[in-house]
Amino acid sequence: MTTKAIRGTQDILPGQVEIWQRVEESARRTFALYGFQEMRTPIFEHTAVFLKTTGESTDIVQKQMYRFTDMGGNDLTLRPEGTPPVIRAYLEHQLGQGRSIERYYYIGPMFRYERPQQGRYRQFHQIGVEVLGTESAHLDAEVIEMVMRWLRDLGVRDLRLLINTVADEPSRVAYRKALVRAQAGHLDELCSDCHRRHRENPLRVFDCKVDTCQPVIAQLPSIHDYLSDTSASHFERLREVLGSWGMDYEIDPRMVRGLDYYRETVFEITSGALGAQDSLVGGGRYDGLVAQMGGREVPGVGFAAGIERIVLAMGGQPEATAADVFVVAFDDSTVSAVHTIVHQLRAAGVRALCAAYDGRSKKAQGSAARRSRAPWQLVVGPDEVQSDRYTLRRLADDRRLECSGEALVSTALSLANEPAANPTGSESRNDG
RNA sequence: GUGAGCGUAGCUCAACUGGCAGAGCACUCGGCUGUGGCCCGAGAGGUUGGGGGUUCAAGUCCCCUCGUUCACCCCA
Repeated sequence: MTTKAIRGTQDILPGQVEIWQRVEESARRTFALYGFQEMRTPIFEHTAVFLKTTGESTDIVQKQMYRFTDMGGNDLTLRPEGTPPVIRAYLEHQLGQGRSIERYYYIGPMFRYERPQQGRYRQFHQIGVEVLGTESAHLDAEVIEMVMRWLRDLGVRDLRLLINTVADEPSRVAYRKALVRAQAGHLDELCSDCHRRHRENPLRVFDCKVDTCQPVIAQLPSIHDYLSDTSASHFERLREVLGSWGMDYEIDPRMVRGLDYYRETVFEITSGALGAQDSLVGGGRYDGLVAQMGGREVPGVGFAAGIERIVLAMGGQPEATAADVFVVAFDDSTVSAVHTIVHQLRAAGVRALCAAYDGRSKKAQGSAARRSRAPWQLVVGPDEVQSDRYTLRRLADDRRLECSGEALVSTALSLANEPAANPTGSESRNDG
């Protein structure tokens, strides 16, 4: 079957795409308020870009990359996440001069070879943000507040903000040692997955959901008992700022993010409206990443948000309308009048449609009108043409407005701009 | 990569222990109606995801495969 999208990919059809546009436009508008500018990078890079940043030990690098060799023999990879390309571009174009603070956002597809399920796809889409050039916890708070505002504005349901710290290197070394020691004493009480985690990444034991492991997990030491002075004060300052802005959040002392480069602050935003894949946004601080790619020591903080999951968490949205006014020809004698009116409406900025083609009956035109979900209808018959009196009718409540042919365009224009008339379809035109 | 469930018309789903593939909605045409939702009549729409096997006979049973859903793993 060749007429089928590749596994883990999907078409976003009219009716659904308007919701995506709303999510994207809302992000652009919100992020612009905070001084962010868009950056667009290629969707593939030299594989080394991801090996050196995302981290060789991560699942992404080990088993999820769409990696291929092009005809020139280059080792390339479809980007599995957005941060490495942004850092690469930042270095290539020497964007951070002096002590400047750079704020970028990106929107686009990412690719990971995984088993698809609800909210998880092989080609998925992220809106992400990166701030480069400051280690101030104030920026951690700023991006968190920004993304929360954006999601709230979109009407995403059941939002939950979780924050934690993965601390600096000395703290992590000390903590990891303590953790391994604590786990080692209870290995016989832990499941097989936990044994593996204990060997490979002891922090991940915290993610275990097996009941019998919980008593042990509950008694494991917390990273918060091993924070260096700098890590402790960084996290404390973040909490102060979030608190002073009245932000609700929870500290999840066991949260660990899956990318190797995170330092200090990590955070996650989930929605209770989703299933197992409930993470809408993941982010954190990545001081040291730029240096790791060969640049100066430039600290950074950012996040990535999954558009598919946000759309899911927004729940059922009203179907977009294809037009504001649908014009129906009463009979063959008025077909050309209908096309003239449609032409004039469009020229004035009113989204207008008709179906007076191929000799379609009045009834067929009416069906097309219904399918278009156009709120207003205008029937043009011999009587209207002769008397020069036209009636715009709203189907929802049978509201009727009568006017002359001359006033038709201006009347329709004012109706089309009534916000209630059209929830999603004409947002861009009304932006002003 | 692991485990389980499910694939029948555009959509939602039927078809008793194997026995002529159906309904509702949607769609097209016609009737009624100076306005698109109501009513009446007609029509179109399928290789039952694909391949193989058992059988007189397979949507139904068996094997393989693809897709999808849920969970694990992991993450957005």
